[in-house]
Amino acid sequence: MIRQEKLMEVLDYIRRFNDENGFPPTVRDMCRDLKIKSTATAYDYVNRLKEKGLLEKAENKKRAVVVRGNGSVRVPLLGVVNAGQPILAVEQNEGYYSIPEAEFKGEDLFLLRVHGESMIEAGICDGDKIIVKRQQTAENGEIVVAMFDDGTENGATVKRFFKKDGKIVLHPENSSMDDIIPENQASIQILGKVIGLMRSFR
Amino acid sequence: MIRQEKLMEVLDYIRRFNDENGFPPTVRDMCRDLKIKSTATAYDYVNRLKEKGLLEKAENKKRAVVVRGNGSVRVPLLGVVNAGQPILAVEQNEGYYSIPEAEFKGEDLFLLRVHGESMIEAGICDGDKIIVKRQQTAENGEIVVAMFDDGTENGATVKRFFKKDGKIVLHPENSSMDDIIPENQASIQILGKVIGLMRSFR
DNA sequence: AAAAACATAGAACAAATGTTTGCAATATTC
DNA sequence: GAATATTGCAAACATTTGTTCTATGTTTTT
Repeated sequence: MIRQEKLMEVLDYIRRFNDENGFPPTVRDMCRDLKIKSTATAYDYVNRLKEKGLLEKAENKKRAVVVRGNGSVRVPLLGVVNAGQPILAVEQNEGYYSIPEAEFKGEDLFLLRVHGESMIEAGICDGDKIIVKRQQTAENGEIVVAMFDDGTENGATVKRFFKKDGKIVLHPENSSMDDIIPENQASIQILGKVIGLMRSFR
Repeated sequence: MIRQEKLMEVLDYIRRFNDENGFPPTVRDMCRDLKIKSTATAYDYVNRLKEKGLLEKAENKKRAVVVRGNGSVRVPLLGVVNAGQPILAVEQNEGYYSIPEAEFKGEDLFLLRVHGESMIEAGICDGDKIIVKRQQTAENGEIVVAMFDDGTENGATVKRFFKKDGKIVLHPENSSMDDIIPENQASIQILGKVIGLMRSFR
């Protein structure tokens, strides 16, 4: 079973090559860099890795090997939440970010930059980028991004979601702030559930 | 300047193709999906994008176009910090994660899973993964990962770094905990500076 | 030790794909 | 509107690169 190590070395090489170059290696690249003497050997390695399900490979295509899950998913940053004007049109995003897919496997995700201190006690700080899974409903206790229209108080906010006495309560995790129970309950719209966050100390 | 749009469409296509398939498209892929009638045309587009510096391309290589900066950097998760046994050998990592390079451009980065509540008031919670830039020194007020050996109290911790009266002070951001001023100052070793974090609510 | 299974090499082949060339269509300039 | 430049097309060509074949060495099994 010593050969197993060689296989893993190849797998790792493919991953690294892809990271560094932006495209996958050819069998000849592997030969050169891994001191393999024959393209047939490298070809064999790749096929064995494929059989083990450790990578995908399209037959007959050039440079078409891909290590399963390169580990990231691209997600759009849609805007700022909990301040003045909230989310803009979907297409006017501020760019895409890559986040680790291992953690965030949802289908329809987006990012929002948080403004304000209303969730500070849940560890969500001003400037954080929250990862939101788009959905229209929420369970009790989940942190959500919600929109409502209550005269002056309107826009999108991040709050913990509760349903109390048939009414939706948006609870800030900040002991100096009060729960929000929108008058116009019908106007409340859940945009999604917060499933993660990223922060950059700078 | 209407053609500019077509170019951008191609650029976007290449990006998307790469994201979806894990490897770049060929000129023929572009023709099929973008309704371009000739490979020479697609070839032209790619070269023009290259001249504008919007993508890189290796001559004569197959599928060797790459849109500058796919937006992510791979970083190893090295272990757990601030609990029992801390960081293991570098090679025994728990896998790699992709983080957005736009935010975290440092050279030598790694991740650590945080255990404990000692930095809760800085918004760093139990279970968070912190992004650490490897360096041996620190400035006053920076959050660092440090190791020291003080008899019973030893291991790696995340703390805010201060230097007071010539002594290094490791300050927990938790009002119920006291500053740590290791007796054996010589044993203090800065492993890196915390430059970001990721959290997954699950 | 022979047999069988496996791993690797070297070379040749075939398919995929980048590149060039010449021409037609379209837009731009004068 | 003619001249000129730009853009796009089709087909041929050239290179890269996946794949196959056969031989040889190496390990495992009988």
